[in-house]
Amino acid sequence: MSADSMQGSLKQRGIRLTRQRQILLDLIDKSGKHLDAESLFLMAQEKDPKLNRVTVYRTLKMLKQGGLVDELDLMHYGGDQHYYETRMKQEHAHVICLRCGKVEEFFGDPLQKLRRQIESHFGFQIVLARTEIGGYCSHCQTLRAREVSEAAALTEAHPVTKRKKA
Amino acid sequence: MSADSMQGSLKQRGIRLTRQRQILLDLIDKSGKHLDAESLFLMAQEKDPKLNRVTVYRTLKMLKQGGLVDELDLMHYGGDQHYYETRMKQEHAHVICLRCGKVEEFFGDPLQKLRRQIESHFGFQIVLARTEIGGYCSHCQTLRAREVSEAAALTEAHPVTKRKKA
DNA sequence: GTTAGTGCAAACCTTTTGCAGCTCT
DNA sequence: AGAGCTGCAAAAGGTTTGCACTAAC
Repeated sequence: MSADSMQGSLKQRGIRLTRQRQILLDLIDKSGKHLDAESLFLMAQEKDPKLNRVTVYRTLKMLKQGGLVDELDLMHYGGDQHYYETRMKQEHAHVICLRCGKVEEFFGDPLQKLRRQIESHFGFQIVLARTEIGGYCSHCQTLRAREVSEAAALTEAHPVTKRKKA
Repeated sequence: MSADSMQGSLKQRGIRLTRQRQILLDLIDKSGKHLDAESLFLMAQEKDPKLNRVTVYRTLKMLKQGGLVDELDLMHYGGDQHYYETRMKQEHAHVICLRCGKVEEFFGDPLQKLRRQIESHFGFQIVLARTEIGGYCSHCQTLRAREVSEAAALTEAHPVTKRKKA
């Protein structure tokens, strides 16, 4: 969904297109996916230093409620914040490497089958679906094996930074 | 996984079975699934009023890292806390009603297929997988339709409680 | 001119951390 | 005895709220 079609969608619902929202919509649209609120805020602040963090949260909430963006957790890689991506037509799973943080997207019939089965099995009306898979990407598997054996060799494992951002 | 086999698993790793942990393991095991830290804490406090919230968090973290429990978000129904369930042999999706909060579990081949496809497609080594689906259960679908039309009739929609616990 | 939206500060919820003292083995 | 665990207090991370002011329509 483009920034333009987002704007249209909002206008129809009588939601005002403020300068701040235009900046945010623009960034969400053109930046790659999987932004968290803080990153979006930092990027937005470069365009408008007065733009407040709270406005970012309020805008994301509005877009989420309006179904224009999806909210992800990405297995809480790097903290408990949420990530956002503009809603796509096609449902997809997020596959995240727990070592390097790379996120892959997987489209494919198992997801559609799952959806249909759940709808018919429970008579359930699906609004949101989220599949997140954590593990090690092909590149990190070998590196990780080495790390683990090194860690075992030491008396004490070296602690891993968990919440802090770079 | 029973509280007994959990205890065995911990003992093997040289982890001490303190009174507090026995209480928590017991509660996690026998109570239904999908407990959050605060509920577990409240239940534990009835058995030992001195038991601290922090101990609950530390225990859950340890069990999660040891692969004895799985952590869920349940689409952030009722807040941003996490929910825990004892790990099952069979992968399953969680289907949560956004109106009444009921959680159903879905087992079925699409999940296994998805897993296999992702492993082979990306050469990915899966450690954790989570599928959460939000929507309306068969019972709530009709009730919800009524609520929505009522809300539309009013000048202002009645706010929905979000974070607070009862 | 209305009404919705913004910024600011302060609150909030959930979770983690530092440290002194206690307890399991 | 000694490592590991607990409780307490305090902090942190992420997000929301109240309110006076501003800006979009």
